[in-house]
Amino acid sequence: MNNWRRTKYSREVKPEISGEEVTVMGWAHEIRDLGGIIFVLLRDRDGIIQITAPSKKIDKDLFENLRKIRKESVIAVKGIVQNSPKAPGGVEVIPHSLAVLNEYKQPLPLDPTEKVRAEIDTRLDSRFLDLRKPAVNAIFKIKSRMLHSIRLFLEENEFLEINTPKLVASATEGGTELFPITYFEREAFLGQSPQLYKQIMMSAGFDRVYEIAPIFRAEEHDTLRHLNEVISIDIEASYMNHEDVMDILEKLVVQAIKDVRKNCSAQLDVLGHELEIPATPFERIRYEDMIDLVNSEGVSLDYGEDMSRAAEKAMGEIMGGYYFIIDWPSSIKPFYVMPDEKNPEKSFSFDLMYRDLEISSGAMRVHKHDLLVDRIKKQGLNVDSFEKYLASFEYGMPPHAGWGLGAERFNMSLTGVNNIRETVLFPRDRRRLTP
RNA sequence: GCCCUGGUGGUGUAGGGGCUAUCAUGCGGGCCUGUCGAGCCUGCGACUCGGGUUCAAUUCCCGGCCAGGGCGCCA
Repeated sequence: MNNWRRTKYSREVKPEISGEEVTVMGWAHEIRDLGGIIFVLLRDRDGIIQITAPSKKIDKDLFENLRKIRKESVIAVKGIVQNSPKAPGGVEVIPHSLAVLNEYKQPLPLDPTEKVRAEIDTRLDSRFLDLRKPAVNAIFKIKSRMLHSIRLFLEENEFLEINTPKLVASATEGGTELFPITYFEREAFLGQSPQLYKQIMMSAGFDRVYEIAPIFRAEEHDTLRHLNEVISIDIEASYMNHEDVMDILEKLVVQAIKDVRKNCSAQLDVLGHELEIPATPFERIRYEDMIDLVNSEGVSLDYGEDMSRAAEKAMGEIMGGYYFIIDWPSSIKPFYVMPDEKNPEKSFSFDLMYRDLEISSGAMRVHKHDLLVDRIKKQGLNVDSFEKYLASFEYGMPPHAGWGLGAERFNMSLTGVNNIRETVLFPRDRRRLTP
């Protein structure tokens, strides 16, 4: 780097520092050679700054070297900041020295200036280049802010961050398929959810915990909203019921939206996404009313069934925005979900929806050991394999509740993208395991 | 896993039983002192794989692989 160090990011080169010498570093986004004047657009993490080289004002060798720069080479430029009404943003850099730090190999596997769009498959194969595009990396700047905001919110509300194992012994929770792996001389699995560990932490006296970590599901789904590895934002809290944790979830969602709006307006602009702050409280639709609503739209769904895709779409049309579906039948919820004592057919459970997309589900949990054993049996699961989990319920387990929020699905609602693959740097789906 | 659609230069596309396979972008060369999707001239670069039908297949048929969309699965 010739002992050069960056002195300014592109976004810091503003008219106020006109006349100052700066060193900028980044990629050659575009080169426009007009013969007697050359414009090089230098792109770094946050934006683009124009390097303007009029032949009469700069050294002849430098001019020739600027002419030879090729797209996506890594360059460093030293020069003087100059205001100009003709320059993008009203400011440009007149170079006096150039270092080409690394050259490019041609042809590029896709076009980072997006003059020709590429398909998602092509883009993911060359993700490093794809991510250089402002409209792509904006999604991840928003995701970063979203996660930061969520951590701040949970810490402010006395939640402790925990880490639970992702290597687990058995496929005991039921429901989803797990990825089997080899654990020395035994078989093990990649964790589908931190659920049982979060609950054990309630017995351990941590009172309020959260975890933001990957979960793995070996389903062969092939849709715009499923992946085999995603980030789950999970909480569990003692001495709370389902309504208490719904309130927390609702506040967290609104705070994250406000925070992204405030701190990521440039990224939202690049994405062309208008992010509205939803009114609270979110509407609560009872499961049985959801059935009626969906039926009235001509979509058949019987009581006791989980939502079909058609039902989700119908609800998305009717409701828009964020809303809860509450009071799910106990029969289609996991064993650890608390039945309503007055009517055990129903449960103290909820899903948070954004239009037609389920982004979170949660519930008050069963904290009574015998009821839990009963529910495990009723769901056809093997009680013995829950021995270590169940033990934590026999020595003073407080009542508790919690939820899991899909980080990528929430991010989809913040950015307006319609393919979950867009929201993961290196997504893992049915076919893709690289890069 | 099922259904539908597709696979043509690096990228994104048009087309089509035999002809120099279209266009944009890109890349190479040339011109150009205010570009900002720069412009103009010029050159380079492609029919997914296997089998079948046919005098002839990139084109039609079958299968594989891969992709896009939809559904299912997804406590």
